[in-house]
Amino acid sequence: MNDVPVTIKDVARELGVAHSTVSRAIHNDPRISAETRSRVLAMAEKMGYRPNAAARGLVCRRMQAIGLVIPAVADSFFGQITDGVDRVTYDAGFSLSLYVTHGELRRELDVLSRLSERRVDGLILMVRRLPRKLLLSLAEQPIPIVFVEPQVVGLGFDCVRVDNRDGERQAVRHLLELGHRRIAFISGPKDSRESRERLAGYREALLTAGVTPDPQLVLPGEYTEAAGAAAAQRVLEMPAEQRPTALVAFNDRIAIGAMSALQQAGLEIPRDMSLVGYDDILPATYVRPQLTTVHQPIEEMGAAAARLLIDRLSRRRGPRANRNGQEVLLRAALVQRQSTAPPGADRLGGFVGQGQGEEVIHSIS
Amino acid sequence: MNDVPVTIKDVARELGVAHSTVSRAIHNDPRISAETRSRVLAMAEKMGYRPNAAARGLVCRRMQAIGLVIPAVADSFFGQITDGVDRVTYDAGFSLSLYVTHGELRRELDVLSRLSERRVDGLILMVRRLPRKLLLSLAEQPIPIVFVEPQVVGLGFDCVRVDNRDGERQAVRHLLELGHRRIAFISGPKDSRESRERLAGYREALLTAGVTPDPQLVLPGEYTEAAGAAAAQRVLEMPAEQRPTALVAFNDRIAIGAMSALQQAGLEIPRDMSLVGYDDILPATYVRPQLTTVHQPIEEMGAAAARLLIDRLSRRRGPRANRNGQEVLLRAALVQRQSTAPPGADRLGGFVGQGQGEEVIHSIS
DNA sequence: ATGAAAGCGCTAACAA
DNA sequence: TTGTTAGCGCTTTCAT
Repeated sequence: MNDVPVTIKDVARELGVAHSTVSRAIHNDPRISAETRSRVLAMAEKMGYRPNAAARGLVCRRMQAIGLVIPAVADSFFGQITDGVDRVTYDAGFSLSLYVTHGELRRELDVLSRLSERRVDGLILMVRRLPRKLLLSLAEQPIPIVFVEPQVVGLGFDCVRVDNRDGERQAVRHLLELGHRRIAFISGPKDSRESRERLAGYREALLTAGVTPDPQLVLPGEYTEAAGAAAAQRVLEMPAEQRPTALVAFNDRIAIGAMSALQQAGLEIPRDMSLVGYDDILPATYVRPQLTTVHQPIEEMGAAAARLLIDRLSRRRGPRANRNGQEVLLRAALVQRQSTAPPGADRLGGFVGQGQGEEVIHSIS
Repeated sequence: MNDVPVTIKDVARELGVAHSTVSRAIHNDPRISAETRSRVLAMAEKMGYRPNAAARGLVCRRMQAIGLVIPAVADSFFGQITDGVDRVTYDAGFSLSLYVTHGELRRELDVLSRLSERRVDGLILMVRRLPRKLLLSLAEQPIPIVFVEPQVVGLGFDCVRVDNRDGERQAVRHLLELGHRRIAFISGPKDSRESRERLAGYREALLTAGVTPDPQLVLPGEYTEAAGAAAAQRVLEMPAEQRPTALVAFNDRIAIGAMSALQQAGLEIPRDMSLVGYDDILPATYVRPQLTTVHQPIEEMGAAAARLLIDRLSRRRGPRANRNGQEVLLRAALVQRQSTAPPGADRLGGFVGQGQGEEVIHSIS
């Protein structure tokens, strides 16, 4: 194989034409004669010519690459997001750069400061929480940025969101319909917008059903199984009359951790405690009982973000790259599996410990 | 914020120096005076100068980027590999491009053909099976390629491998020690080198223990839970006297699928069937009973590959980039959890259905 | 210690 | 329809 890469000039020389002719032929410039074009293309093919991305990027000011900024990859949720992004970017001929932040602000800032190295033409951003000030300066960037699940509503960025409030409402309604009244919420980090939205949905569903939310039943959490286990521990320590009969968790990892801890303590799920997750990550069906959870279209979230970005790249560039953003709003939907049942019942079909609730609640679509 | 990025020339003009001076100051060229250097650095900082990656890449012929070619991301195993790669590449100041192949040869070829676009300085490659011919041509490439888990021993590439044979041997030995004699192997794709190596370990362990391997007990598989479920189905259809008392699976996903199917059919694990996985992916502890499996240092595999690549990038370049490769060999180790027990016993401590085996087997370190 | 100038591989404006 | 030329932003000789 050739050692040194073939350039446009090599092809031109071989053919006795100007290198600009080769460039034009490659770009299907309409002014080039059909015959020349095919001669050029054939020779380029024969010599194994491939365009040099750096050179192209330098003059065109775009690298045909997009960046994905994400807290983790070895996490099913983010892995699926990445898959969705990749699918769309690959089909559109972009290459994909990965920036894993591990949720650290330092890393996030680092990525953003590298923005002007222009390695990528646009960014898909999943960050925990950026200082407002930074956010505003980001809006001025000439390169488009798409947020996934954001704190950025109203700032002009493109973004894709899922209706968290509605999703959690569905989860809680389901439990209410099963007859639960004491339902605890294991939250995510308090500074997370998603968590606040889901908490709002939880409270709303309770209030609608005439149940007064008990602040004691809102447990602090994080994103991990360990946080779920810790929260479960706290639940187990509650006096019997205070103890909830059902738990809704900010996400599946928390729910899975809680399930594990609860089972360890000898409880049987769902008989002794109902459990609802959020996300519907792949492992949600691994656990026993399989986790009832709120399904998010995870891959589609990534794909939608990528589409938004590529779409914008093909039109608006420069100073107004982050104005008048579109918002894609996706819906979440409850998936009933095996981790919920009426209080005291073995499975959904089992005996019902309490009545069906004081009032009719919307049926879940 | 500034609309158009600041260049080296802007900084130079502002300072009334030549742009080459700025370049030198930035690169800590020893010939530059300490004073000039600090003035330049300060001004660059003040103006928000960031080097343009494309321009640099064009003249230096390297992009400070490496590519990771991987079958999937939303798969715990590959996600962890990616994490390991990212950790090392990030620390070394490289950016990471992701190429997800979904195990399709088309995609793999596509990536390789883009090699000469020089977007990346080197490649970490995880592929199912490349035609020998292509492999050899790859070896001639001027850019270094590191294989993870390869079919490439002896071809000169850098590569990182795990001792599959030994790993599977440990798994089977464990089952033999528990008293199992009829042990089935659910394989991966037959053209996979890993699968063949693990199969060899399986047979070796059996033979060492004086058990004749039964070809009937080698079940075809794939990488997925579905394949595991299908294999389990086949096992369930076997007449009682032929049916194995334990299953070792090519990987955890298969084992998890099999566990699920077996439980669905009313078997209790490990009482009615012992189960051993391979990989020790995160979800291995999600299932009940928790999966006994062969732990691979997954993240470290990725990290080691990245180190190998970056190491090579800092020395050998050009035509001999893929000669005299180093091989990093990592070890796997059995992790006993809850999915294995003596035949007929509830847990490891339970009663033993059969004697402890005809001969002493190495203890497992 | 610094400036001037060439050139990396490519696209695009300007000529012809 | 094609050739010539001028950069893109940077590093790196070669002068000075």
